[in-house]
Amino acid sequence: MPSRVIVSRDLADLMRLLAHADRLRLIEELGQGEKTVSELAAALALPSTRISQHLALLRAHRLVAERRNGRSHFYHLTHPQLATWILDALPFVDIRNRLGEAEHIERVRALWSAQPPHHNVE
Amino acid sequence: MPSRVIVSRDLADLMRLLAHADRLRLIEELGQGEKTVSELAAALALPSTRISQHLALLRAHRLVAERRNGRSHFYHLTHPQLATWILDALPFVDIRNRLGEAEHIERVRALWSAQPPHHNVE
DNA sequence: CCCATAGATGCATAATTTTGCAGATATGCA
DNA sequence: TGCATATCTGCAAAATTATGCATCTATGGG
Repeated sequence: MPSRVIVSRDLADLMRLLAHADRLRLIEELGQGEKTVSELAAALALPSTRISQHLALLRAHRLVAERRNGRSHFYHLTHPQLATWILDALPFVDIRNRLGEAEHIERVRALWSAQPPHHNVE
Repeated sequence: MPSRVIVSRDLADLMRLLAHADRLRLIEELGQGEKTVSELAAALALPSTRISQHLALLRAHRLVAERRNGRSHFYHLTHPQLATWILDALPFVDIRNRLGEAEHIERVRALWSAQPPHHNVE
């Protein structure tokens, strides 16, 4: 089984992991630093069970790692560059029915990188 | 519906499109230039119907575009950088049960970028 | 006009994922 | 010890995707 095929499988696995809006938001959230499950649940406005399930997936593929302290589980990206690499894909998203492309990308990038004051900025 | 959510959806759509080994190989193949459906089918050793189906998907999301000449349909990436952006993800793939990480990544990158002599290199 | 070649499409079936919910665990505190 | 908090896991139902196959379209040649 040729190596290119193998590699493409690995990459596809990674992409599949990222092919979910919640998980992407999770990763971008973690791009700003360590966070607990409940902080993430609050930030994304999702049930913490769901967050937990997503994190389990990401953890299984070593995209995030856990650090426990008391009853809180702090999560962080194992490769912090992952968050920025993802944003680098913005030029490739299909922007039909969207405003000015370049400006749009800038706006979005700013949106993500901005430390959300509390998380009412969404 | 907050914009971050929207963007993460767009990005997730993109990732979902890339979350398939065949499509990734297709994109890397096209990263080397325009190719027809049958060339791609031969290179990936897959039925051309399947190639066609994948291309239809990629086309629908404007990742590739078509140019027809006679009965051949030539495909190319609308954003050639896409191919290299994908390879930039190699450091993030889960390499448990693999050899030396850094060297491995280099080897793989070389493998992809090498113009396959005929396509028996696979 | 007829045939062969190159691709595209439609569909039903099979394979994967996602989601919600109902328990498990584990930790800190009274 | 008993209880509440924080999180994890297992599972079945619902939603998405992928695949194979049959069919259809377009182009070029004779």
